Amino acid sequence: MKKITIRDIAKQAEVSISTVSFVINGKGEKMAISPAVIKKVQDVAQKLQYKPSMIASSLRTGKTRSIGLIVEDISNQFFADLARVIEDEAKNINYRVFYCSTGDDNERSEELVQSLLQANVEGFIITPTRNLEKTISQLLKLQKPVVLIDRYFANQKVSHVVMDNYEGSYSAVKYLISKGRKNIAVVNNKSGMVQMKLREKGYVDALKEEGIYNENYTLLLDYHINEQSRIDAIIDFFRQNPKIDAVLFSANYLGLAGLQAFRTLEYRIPEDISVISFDDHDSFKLHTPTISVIAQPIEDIAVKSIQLLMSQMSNFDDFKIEKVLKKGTLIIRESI
Amino acid sequence: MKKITIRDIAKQAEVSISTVSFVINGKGEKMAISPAVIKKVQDVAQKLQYKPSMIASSLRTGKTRSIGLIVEDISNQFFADLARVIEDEAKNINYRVFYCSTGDDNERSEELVQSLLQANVEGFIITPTRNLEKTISQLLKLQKPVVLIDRYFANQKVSHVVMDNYEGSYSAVKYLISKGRKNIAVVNNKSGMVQMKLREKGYVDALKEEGIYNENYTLLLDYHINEQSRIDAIIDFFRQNPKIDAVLFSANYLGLAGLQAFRTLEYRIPEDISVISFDDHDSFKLHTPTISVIAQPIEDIAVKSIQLLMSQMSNFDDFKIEKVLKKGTLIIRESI
DNA sequence: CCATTTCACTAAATCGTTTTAGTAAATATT
DNA sequence: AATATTTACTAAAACGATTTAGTGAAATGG
Repeated sequence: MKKITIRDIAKQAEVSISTVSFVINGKGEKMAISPAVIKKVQDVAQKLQYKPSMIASSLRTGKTRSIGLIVEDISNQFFADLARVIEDEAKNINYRVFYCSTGDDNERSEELVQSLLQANVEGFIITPTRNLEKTISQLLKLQKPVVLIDRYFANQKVSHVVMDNYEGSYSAVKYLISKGRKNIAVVNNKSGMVQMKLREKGYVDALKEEGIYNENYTLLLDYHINEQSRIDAIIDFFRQNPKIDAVLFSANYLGLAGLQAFRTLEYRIPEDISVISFDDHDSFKLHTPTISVIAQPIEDIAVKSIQLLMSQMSNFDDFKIEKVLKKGTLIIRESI
Repeated sequence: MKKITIRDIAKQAEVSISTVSFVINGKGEKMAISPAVIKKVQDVAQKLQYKPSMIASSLRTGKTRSIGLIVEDISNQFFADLARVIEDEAKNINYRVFYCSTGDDNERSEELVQSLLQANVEGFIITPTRNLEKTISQLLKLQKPVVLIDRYFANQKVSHVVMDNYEGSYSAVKYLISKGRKNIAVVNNKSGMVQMKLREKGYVDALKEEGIYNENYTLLLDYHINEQSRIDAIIDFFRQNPKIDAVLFSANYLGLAGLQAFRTLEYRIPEDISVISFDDHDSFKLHTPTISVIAQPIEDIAVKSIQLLMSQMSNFDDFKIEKVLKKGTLIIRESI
């Protein structure tokens, strides 16, 4: 049951391997191969169930028809959904996606980039960690197409597509205010990356406009602590600030921890506290009560980022850097 | 910034490319290359930041140091967790994992197998769809190592590692009975695959032993209907069987749909109905009340399946087929 | 001191494609 | 009819590694 190659077809069809290659790649016409020969080659290929070796072809052409997708955590539903859509989009244009998670670890991120580089992927879609800026510059120097998603570096000239985080939290907070809430808190992580900063800024600005911003109502948590520590920290925070009557969680895993904290605290939602979280999640739909969210435009982000990547791949020297903001969707459920 | 190859090193170090290859692959010693030359080659490689092309090396050796992982749905938390552990295990032995989802679609599964075959993966870990038996036989005929997980074909000689589904549902149902429940239902899917059959059989046997099995208390749903249809079907079923006082869901997505149904039905858990589901999930921990589950031994399954795969890869002609059953864990929460 | 081994390397074939530069025969041009 | 062009292919050189079969020099043996 040996592997059958282009050579076997050439022999059986009694033509040269060049001819076979042209036919297989649909260049038969262009190379003026006669219809009869084209047919014969195709038939033989069919009969022998020929599958081209993409390894050999990659070696020759330098193309792998694959892209690398580096996300923060593939087991987080937001990234899983994103990956799924990106993979589907890629398949449409006959590309394969290699995905992997950084776990927000910078060293691991660099390793992943190196390993994808070694696998010769043709482009990168990355949710960068805080210190990945130089690594990304390196990729650009190597002429590798890169698109950042979810976050970016303000001073780096790289295409990116992210949600309009500022607008998302600004309008969420405004909505809370419109419902009569006055003591609105935010729970964020400490990463300091731009997307998190913007979520915070939207929150702050919305409150300042109404003159009800209170700087004690911000809780910043470390990304790398475990879930129980997160819950404990949130419990502490709310115990110390009993007047808070609404809260915005800046990421789904923060919201999930928050809900567990409220259970311990025996807060009733929305009577005691209104809740809204970034990123939709099965649990938010299922929770009693259901939780309002600012849902990311996952499909839009996926489609646009593949599109930007492709435009770079087809013409690296002369594509325009695009910085794309996609609006999120405020989904109001029972928690407000 | 061109790619640097083994040739460049050979030139700089003033040795042949064979010598470089031996040194790079740690065969310098064995090939009687002098320490001085070894050092020189290594230094040059280091200086030029040489990264071997795995494509060229794959072409020559036929090895890719990669395995294919085909799951049902990577966005299902169970499979996502499984994939994560498998990837970590693989990385430990310097293998790379390509993962993809079948969506329980047989045609897609076959395509995926072909595409992984074409990518020359060295082994397969697969959660097969119903009709994948011949495809898998083909893989074996091609001398490709295969391990099935989560389910398998009773009559096929392939290694597999699955949870002890029978025991899982048997003991879950016994537990429900011990808590005084008498009208216990099961919600399963129609796939008819062995793992689902066993879950049902454990349920049936446990009830028959007590003489309280009622064949009307089984609801079978199609995998491919959307979530709302699932919820509606469950609502219908419980409306028609108002005496049911406990239910076993055979998969996490069924449990999730069930919980939404109960919300519509305004059933109180566990007062009106006790609930237990296969496969743990964030939402089950977070639900009010928290939901009891039969948790799969994800880590065990992942580790064992990689191990079986490796044993096949290192010696395809003389490995033993192993059929491994791993016990699940009954996690009792508030829903009973 | 010549034959044999060992030592320290190297040449060249190979993996399966793609693609450029030909080539011989058929056709068109003048 | 002689030359130019077109048609329908093919030969052979890459791509970047691995590995087998050498090779010339030094070491050893008798």
